[in-house]
Amino acid sequence: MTSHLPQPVRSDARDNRARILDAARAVFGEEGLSAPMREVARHAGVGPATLYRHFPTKQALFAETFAEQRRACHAAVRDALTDSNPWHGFRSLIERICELHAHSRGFADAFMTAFPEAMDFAADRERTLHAVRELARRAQKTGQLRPGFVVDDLVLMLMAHRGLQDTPRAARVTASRRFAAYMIEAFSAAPATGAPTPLPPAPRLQLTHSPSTP
Amino acid sequence: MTSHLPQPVRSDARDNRARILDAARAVFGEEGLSAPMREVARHAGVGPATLYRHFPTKQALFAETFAEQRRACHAAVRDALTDSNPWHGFRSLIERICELHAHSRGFADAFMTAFPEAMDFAADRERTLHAVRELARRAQKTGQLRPGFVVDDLVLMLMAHRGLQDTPRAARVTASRRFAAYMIEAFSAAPATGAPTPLPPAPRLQLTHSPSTP
DNA sequence: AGCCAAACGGACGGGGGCGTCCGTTACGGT
DNA sequence: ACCGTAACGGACGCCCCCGTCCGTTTGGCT
Repeated sequence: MTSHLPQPVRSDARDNRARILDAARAVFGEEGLSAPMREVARHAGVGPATLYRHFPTKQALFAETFAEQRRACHAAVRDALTDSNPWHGFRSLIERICELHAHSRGFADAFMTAFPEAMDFAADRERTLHAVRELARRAQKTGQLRPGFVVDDLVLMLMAHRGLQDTPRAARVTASRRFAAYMIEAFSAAPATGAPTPLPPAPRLQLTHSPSTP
Repeated sequence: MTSHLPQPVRSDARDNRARILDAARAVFGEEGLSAPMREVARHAGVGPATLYRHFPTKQALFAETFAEQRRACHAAVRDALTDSNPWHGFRSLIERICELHAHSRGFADAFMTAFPEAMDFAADRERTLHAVRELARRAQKTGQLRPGFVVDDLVLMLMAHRGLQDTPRAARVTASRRFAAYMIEAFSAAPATGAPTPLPPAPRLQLTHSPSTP
């Protein structure tokens, strides 16, 4: 175990690093991972070189930028597993993950994308999926989660959820909530006979402008 | 009405135009709209200039490339409207559109993206949405489509469906079918009490490699 | 106050994609 | 067979973006 002696870090460096991370969260959260590094640098009030000194590559910046959201995801899974009602835990998990993905546009991409190896997302993912598998098993036992469900279905829906992210922020979270509600409806074994579950408000969606129009 | 006298079109030009469209369908279908024009040109065995002479801009090429799929979509809507069972028509519509979107990777983007104005997608869209609204009204009257449903929900799901397209072709159509099934499940008012609807096979999804890794 | 190293940032090189120019090719009508 | 013209395609300019280099600034310790 390497004991880091508190190598004197210059204050401006530490400040800039923090400002860069804030800027990255804002920019990538609003414009997605395709936002130029220069935009982050401008937003942080530093030069490109400074940005690259702190984070040698764009992916390195991604990893640090979304560390917090990753922790939030872990927490959501943990909470879902410890919920005394598995089906309620399962539903809450879906809602929380969708909310997280909807609030920063880049995070869903970072989360659902297998990066070359920079991040240890892979390991993460394996453990997480295992946990969800267990949760699903329990929720199926109560008869509330439909029997045909497999964890890949959640992955499927989360990948689909990414399709909502090319949408203005305001509509995005509303759309995301409605999508989550439909997802839960689709996964549930048998909606209350007669009265269907009420849904959150429907978003007024407008089409994307524009995927390849420089 | 301008009567086009059959301006003598040289045979090689007509051949090349056809080859370019075939190439465009193949390339954009497999790699998405972000595929370089040069790739289409190479695949068609022509130079870039020839491509641009036939289609002055990338969007113009899009418009022609997906004309056939657009007609297929119109046909699907028409069929759905004339189905004697509105709910069956509605479900078939969803399945057919998803199938179309899954089979060529670029089409979904072209379909769900509001292009600056090149295509008359906007008009299309308005008429189509109106038709679907009517269909939904009928399906709700039979009590099989859930009361809360609004057409924007279909748009929502179709936008989400785009998220599945960064997936290898084989998995893509399987994933798409399963997604369509879940969508229908979510939209249906009350699945057969007791026995949930069986689903198509679940795809084995692998994560995307990679959105911004040149 | 003075010094030194760490940190900064403007400018640069490399790569890729879109759309265009102009010299060359080859179709097709005579 | 010939010739005019439409069509072709390699090469070019332009722009955007990633990542790097080097001269300059500035924090912090003595």
